[in-house]
Amino acid sequence: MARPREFDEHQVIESLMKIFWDKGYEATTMQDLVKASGLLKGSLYGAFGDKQALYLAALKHYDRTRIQAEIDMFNGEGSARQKIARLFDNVIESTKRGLFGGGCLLCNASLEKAVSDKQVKNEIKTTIRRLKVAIMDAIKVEQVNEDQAGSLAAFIVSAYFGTRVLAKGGAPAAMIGDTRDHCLQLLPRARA
Amino acid sequence: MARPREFDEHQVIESLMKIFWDKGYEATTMQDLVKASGLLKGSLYGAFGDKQALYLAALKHYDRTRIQAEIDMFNGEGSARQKIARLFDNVIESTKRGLFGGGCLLCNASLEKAVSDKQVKNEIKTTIRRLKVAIMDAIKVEQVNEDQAGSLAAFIVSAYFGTRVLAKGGAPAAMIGDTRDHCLQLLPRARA
DNA sequence: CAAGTTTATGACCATACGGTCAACAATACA
DNA sequence: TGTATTGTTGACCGTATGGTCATAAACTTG
Repeated sequence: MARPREFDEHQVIESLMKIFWDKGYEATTMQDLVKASGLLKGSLYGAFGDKQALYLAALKHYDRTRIQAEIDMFNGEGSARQKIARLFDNVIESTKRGLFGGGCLLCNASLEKAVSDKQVKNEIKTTIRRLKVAIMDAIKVEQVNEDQAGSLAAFIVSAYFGTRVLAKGGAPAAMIGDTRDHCLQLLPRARA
Repeated sequence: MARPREFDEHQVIESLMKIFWDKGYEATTMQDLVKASGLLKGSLYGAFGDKQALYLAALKHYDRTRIQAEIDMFNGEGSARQKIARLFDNVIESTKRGLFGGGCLLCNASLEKAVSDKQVKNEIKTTIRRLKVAIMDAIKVEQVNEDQAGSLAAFIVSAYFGTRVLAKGGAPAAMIGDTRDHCLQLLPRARA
């Protein structure tokens, strides 16, 4: 190594991610990224590559932070009911606080870039699978049948993504709560 | 009136809509629209207005055709179970056939921040409400409690939108079927 | 046919876009 | 200290973008 980097890579990617999260891929300009990261264009290209590569890095960062946080939550303490309720409550919370319009970068990427970018599509598929598995494992604890747990988890991911769309589309917040409540109805009753 | 239009407005809007549906707002260029519509830029601007106006017109057209088709289906013959199953089966079908990546223009518009133009947002909210009401009415026939029907409809819209995200994100098709099946579980059993 | 009105055409424009590069700076190592 | 290597800088580039406009064409009406 010769001259050392003058920036913190995690911090830079975090800021890039937030821009993409907020504005989407196409609407984000290199100038936006330059401004948000504090780096200059040349450094950005030198360190990460072109715009597509920046987006992919941002998406991976989203996986390793935001999605992982949900997965950790599912792997942690509590009943499956509590965990799933919390998944949806997080949507309600971020919507109330106006964070990224209540949206989710993973969903945004699915609709904007998954079709046109195979690397993005693969990243998305992997992340969805990881999330689904975490939910499934949390359900399995209370639900004997393994197939049932898998399809229930798939269903919950669907409903979760749907609330992200509704939130950003400006639908009434009550629809998210309604969705949460009906998802919980499908779980086995709490025991003990 | 003086010189008559040389194009069919419905046909032109249909072609514009398909481009936006396929590529999204930002990724669609005026040249794309010119090519798809067969009109020249000047005519497009003269007849509809700027790019945002074209998008709004496309979204309204989507509402009046694609969404209306689903609403008509819900207002038509059959049990609520059948109708809701069909809603999801349509997603599976369009995914299999590769139509617009299995996506839905209404969902795409909800997540595209750059189009956070207030008119677009209002159009989205109105359309979501219309769809929800149609589902609710179909459920009410078999479900006495009105509040219950409303929240169930909200939940089904969420799940439906979620499958649109999953489809475009390249998730396994089985997840959509799983989602459909679990939604049906929440409906009262078919009678007679 | 003449005047008036709307539509069609395509050349044109300013700008913003993603991306590059040569020069310079800061370090490691010999 | 000198050389090699990597990081930083900002000017620069070709192009594609959304949008405009003067002119010509197609009609209606008197």
